[in-house]
Amino acid sequence: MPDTPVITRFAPSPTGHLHIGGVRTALFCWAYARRHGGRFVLRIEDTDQKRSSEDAARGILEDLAWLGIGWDDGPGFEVARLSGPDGVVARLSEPDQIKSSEQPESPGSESRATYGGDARGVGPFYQSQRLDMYKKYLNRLLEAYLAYPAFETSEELAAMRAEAQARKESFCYRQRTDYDRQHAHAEMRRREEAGEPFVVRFRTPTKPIRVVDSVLGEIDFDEQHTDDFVIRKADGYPTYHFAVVIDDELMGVTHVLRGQEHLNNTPKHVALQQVLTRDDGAPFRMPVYAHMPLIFNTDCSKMSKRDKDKLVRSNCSGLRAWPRITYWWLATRITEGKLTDEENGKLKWYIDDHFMDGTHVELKALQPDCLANQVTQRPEMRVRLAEGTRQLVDWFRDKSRQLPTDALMTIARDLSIDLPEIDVEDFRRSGYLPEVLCNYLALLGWNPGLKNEDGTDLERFDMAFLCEHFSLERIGKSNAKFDRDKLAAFSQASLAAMEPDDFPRELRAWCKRYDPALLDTLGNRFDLAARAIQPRVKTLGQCREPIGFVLTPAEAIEFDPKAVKKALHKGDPNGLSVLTDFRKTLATIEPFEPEPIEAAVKAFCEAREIGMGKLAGPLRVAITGSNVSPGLGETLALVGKDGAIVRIGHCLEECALPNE
RNA sequence: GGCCCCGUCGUCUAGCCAGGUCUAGGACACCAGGUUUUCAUCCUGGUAACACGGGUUCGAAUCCCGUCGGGGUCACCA
Repeated sequence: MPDTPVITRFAPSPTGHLHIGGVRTALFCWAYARRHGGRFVLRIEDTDQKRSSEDAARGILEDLAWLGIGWDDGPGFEVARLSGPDGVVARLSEPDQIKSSEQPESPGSESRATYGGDARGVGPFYQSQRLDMYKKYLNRLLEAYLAYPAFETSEELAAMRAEAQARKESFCYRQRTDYDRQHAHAEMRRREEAGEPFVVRFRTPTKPIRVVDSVLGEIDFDEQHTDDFVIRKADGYPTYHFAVVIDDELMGVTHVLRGQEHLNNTPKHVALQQVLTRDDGAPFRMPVYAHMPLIFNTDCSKMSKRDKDKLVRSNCSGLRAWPRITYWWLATRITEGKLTDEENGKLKWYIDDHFMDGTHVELKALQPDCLANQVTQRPEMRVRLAEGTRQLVDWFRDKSRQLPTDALMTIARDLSIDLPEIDVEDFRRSGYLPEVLCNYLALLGWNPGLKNEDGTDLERFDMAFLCEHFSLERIGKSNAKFDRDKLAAFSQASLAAMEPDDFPRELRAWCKRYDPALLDTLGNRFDLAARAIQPRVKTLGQCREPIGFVLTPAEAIEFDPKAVKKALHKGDPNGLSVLTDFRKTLATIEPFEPEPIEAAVKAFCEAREIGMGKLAGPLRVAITGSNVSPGLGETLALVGKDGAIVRIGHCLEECALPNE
């Protein structure tokens, strides 16, 4: 085995953003290849013409690149890189700089890296571009009578299934006993020429198949349960089972790491490998298999892309917000040829009228075409309105439908609910660092089995460590639940441990993508704010929380009555008088930065022989309205000297003792 | 339902393959103290698990069998 280089692959189907379970698969494949000095292949399995999209494929490449999981062979992709140990691709800091190209460009400057390419000449890496290869192998199987054309319609198959179920048997397609090969091939040729559909099925050999799995051990499957599965679909594309076996062989894949949901597919793949031969006559080889446990939600449900829709949908039932949601949805679907004011008025009226009792029952009664007709005379707008309404109604009725992410996010905000993070993009938006996500995910189903010096288990590690230590032997067998609290704890520790320069840079990059308004508002106070934020957040996405007072204008500060009473009204001297006294000192602090401010506060308290708390409390209330804030120096510096004086003045007026 | 996989604290796990050192270790969460100008940190301590029943053995979390429980899969999706 040491003679053959390790080649692993990650083969996602481009039907959406990269799912968190997919990330772990990719991560393990990547780490295993790195560990053994092999190659990591990225292949796009886009044989489902209905569901695959170019956008999704690109999204997945971006997701992987952001995570720092770089591929050796695969679609070319140029990324900006920071720094990183050899062999480990560093994380992207400026995501906007990602560029992709089908053919990789020559390696750029030090700050750029190119993923993918076809150094071994085993591409292309989109299955839709490999159709001729599948066809070649398909014909060989057909000629050898290891596969045969079949002509049942999906209706007929459904009927056969129903029949089997009625007999309480599991359906298992087998070649008809009266199958006439001659006739079938003639029919196939006729259909081919006429452009009519037909499928090709594999003649599953009648012998049991043993799968050797590095994680689960030896597993025997008896042939009774493997049917004559389809290998060529009616549209001429190969099925997953067929394409995966051919591509893995042709791309030299030696190790297949994938989720346990594929375990039952493995005998099919092995059966195919056993009869297929390469151009040079060499038989297909069986790769080393390693099936990994699945990842679930804390409530045991399967982590699904539909979870976000599910949550929003369940919050929509019997909800008063429906008119607003419906109106908002329709408004955003009408991006061009906007409605006139009159039409808009009608739309609002119509929606209000139909959602009077605020229940979704009314939504179901909403007739798309009727609404469109009521609102406008313009044909193109009628179409848009009707389509928009139909989409929303369909989404609500059909649990398998998904709304666009922007729509989901807006509705969720409207309803004050938090969307669960499912896709890589969700975690990125929430402000998790890619290496933290990878660290946590690596621990779900794998464990280095090492101890720290203090005797605790080694759990926190980086990508370089993973590349050095990852092994198949230490992959667990049982499914795991995704624990968001633990991820958050890892994230918080990681952010807190960042170098003083790194955190602002990382936060800035995040803001640039997800909260540019914050960047504008903070202006040159950004670094100062970052300093206050760093030790107080679990994720970058929480960055507004610790500095909320900065984002609120002085006159809009609401004073917490409890805090006012405790910090300003009680005690002798009371907070108000200490505050009045300190205001004069405040004006003299120069420069108005955290350290001098802290020093001035300290000196002030010592001079008057009062505890720090006697001044800190009142100051916090004055500046923030509450008794919770970042460090005093930072808090004051963030609002500026003038701002601080204004706020103290404002506070003194608003919070004067009632009996004075 | 058939087939397949799995079963250690609430969660992720170490220990299992090469039975004794396991009155089962760690992490996250939780609880209680302590440090700190509030918060967040940080420190100390605590609650908490071998699914159940049989075997094998001097001895079982570890090996075997059964029961129960959980999951996956049964597509012209991957």
